[in-house]
Amino acid sequence: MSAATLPPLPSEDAVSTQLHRKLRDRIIICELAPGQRISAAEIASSYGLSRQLVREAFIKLAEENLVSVRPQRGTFIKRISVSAALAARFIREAVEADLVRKVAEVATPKMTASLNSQIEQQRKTAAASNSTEFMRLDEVFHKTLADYAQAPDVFAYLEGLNLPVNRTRHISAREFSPAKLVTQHATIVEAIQNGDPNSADRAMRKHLREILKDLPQVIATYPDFFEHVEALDEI
Amino acid sequence: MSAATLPPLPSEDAVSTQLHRKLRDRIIICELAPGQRISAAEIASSYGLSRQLVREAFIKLAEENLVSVRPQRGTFIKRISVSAALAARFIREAVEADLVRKVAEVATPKMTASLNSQIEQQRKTAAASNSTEFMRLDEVFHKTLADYAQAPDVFAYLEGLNLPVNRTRHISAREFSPAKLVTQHATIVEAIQNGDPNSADRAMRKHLREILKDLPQVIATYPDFFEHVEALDEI
DNA sequence: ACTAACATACTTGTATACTAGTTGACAAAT
DNA sequence: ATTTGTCAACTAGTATACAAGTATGTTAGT
Repeated sequence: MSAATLPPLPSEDAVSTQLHRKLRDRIIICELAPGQRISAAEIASSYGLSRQLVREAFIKLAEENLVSVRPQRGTFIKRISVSAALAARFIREAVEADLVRKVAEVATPKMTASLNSQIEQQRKTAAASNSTEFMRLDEVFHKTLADYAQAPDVFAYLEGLNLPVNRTRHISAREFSPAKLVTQHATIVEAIQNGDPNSADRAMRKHLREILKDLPQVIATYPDFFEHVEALDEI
Repeated sequence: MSAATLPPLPSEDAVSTQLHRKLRDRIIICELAPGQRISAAEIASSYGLSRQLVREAFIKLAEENLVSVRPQRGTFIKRISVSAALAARFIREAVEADLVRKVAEVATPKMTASLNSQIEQQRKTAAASNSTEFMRLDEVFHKTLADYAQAPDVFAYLEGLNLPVNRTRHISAREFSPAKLVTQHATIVEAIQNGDPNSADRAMRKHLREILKDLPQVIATYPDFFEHVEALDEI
């Protein structure tokens, strides 16, 4: 028949899926603010799509706990749950401690060499104050450890878990000091190199406990972005 | 208009949500077999609903990795991912070991009394060979530990994680021997009672490693229910 | 000025129609 | 017998229409 209009690339995702990703990113970087109401109709017209597509994207977002759809009321960007962030940190600490412990047991010289070269790169990036690139390197580092522990799927799980943590990260304009994190990474690698699981475990836990260190300050500055907070002293 | 048909209870969840839960349960108990193709139109007519509702339920199932929606082809029940099950077990072990360690540090006599009474109940249920009730008690036990560790949200996360594990459990007709599990629970509680985090940690890990013990046998019996398996020896 | 009833403009939930692509069967041509 | 083309019956993706509940602003009545 007519090849007049370009055939839509068949490999592309459904529009509804693309929209979901787009909205999720806007939520994570807090362009769509926690607590804010978002209108399906409005988004539909702004993107030039039907409301049904927006609705389906909303369903996916709701499944990720990023929005709350309230029938006949509206759809709202969920405030960040402090307890969810704390739970995520707890889980991540337990899991990554076990991962790095395993790595320390099986590490080969090739692995430690690769880790050390990553550290070197991190040091350079930290010195250059390139914080977004550093965040990427940080993620690569932790993923590498999961791979070396022969548990790549575990890392995939942890990623989904990190949503609330990442949201707070994007709120706090000031970036955590990368230099300190590099030092901590180096300590972890050193323990791995020595084949010392206990030290690696300890170092990883200490490292991960830094993640939410500036959370109280962020909450104080943007209280409306967070769910009702009970016990802040646990952080 | 017509109030001929029963008015849907207004306080109830949206139909789409109810359908999602129903279908999820049918998938978990493998009434809908892995690999099987399910037709949205067929389900819609069998439940007397519109296809759109089924579609939205499918979206939620896809988000949980229980089905795979392939445009213009069909929707299929996902085969069980062995690596996902292994990752889930790894995470659960790491997390629950930390949880029980914390419990051992803060446990009060009231807590240990409650745990011991649970053990007693488990013993009775195991003796009566009431396996479904036992599975419920088992879940309560682990949830109680999370509560005592002041980390209820952590348990909620673990539940979602357990989907692939639970599916294999429902396949294996033969139930794991509950008596052994009760003994292991008792060992854990004993360590808590003694305020011995290290023993509690060890006992919990040993306990959780039993979970997937019959997985190789299940895979051998129902190979079509699982994704391509590479290394079974890791189990 | 204040309250209460009501009209209106929202919101999401649901059903249906339509589009476009895949699959498989079957017939025709080689 | 094998290949090729066509067609019919699916599939999911998308758009639109309607239903039903909620919030809000306005107006009538006191």
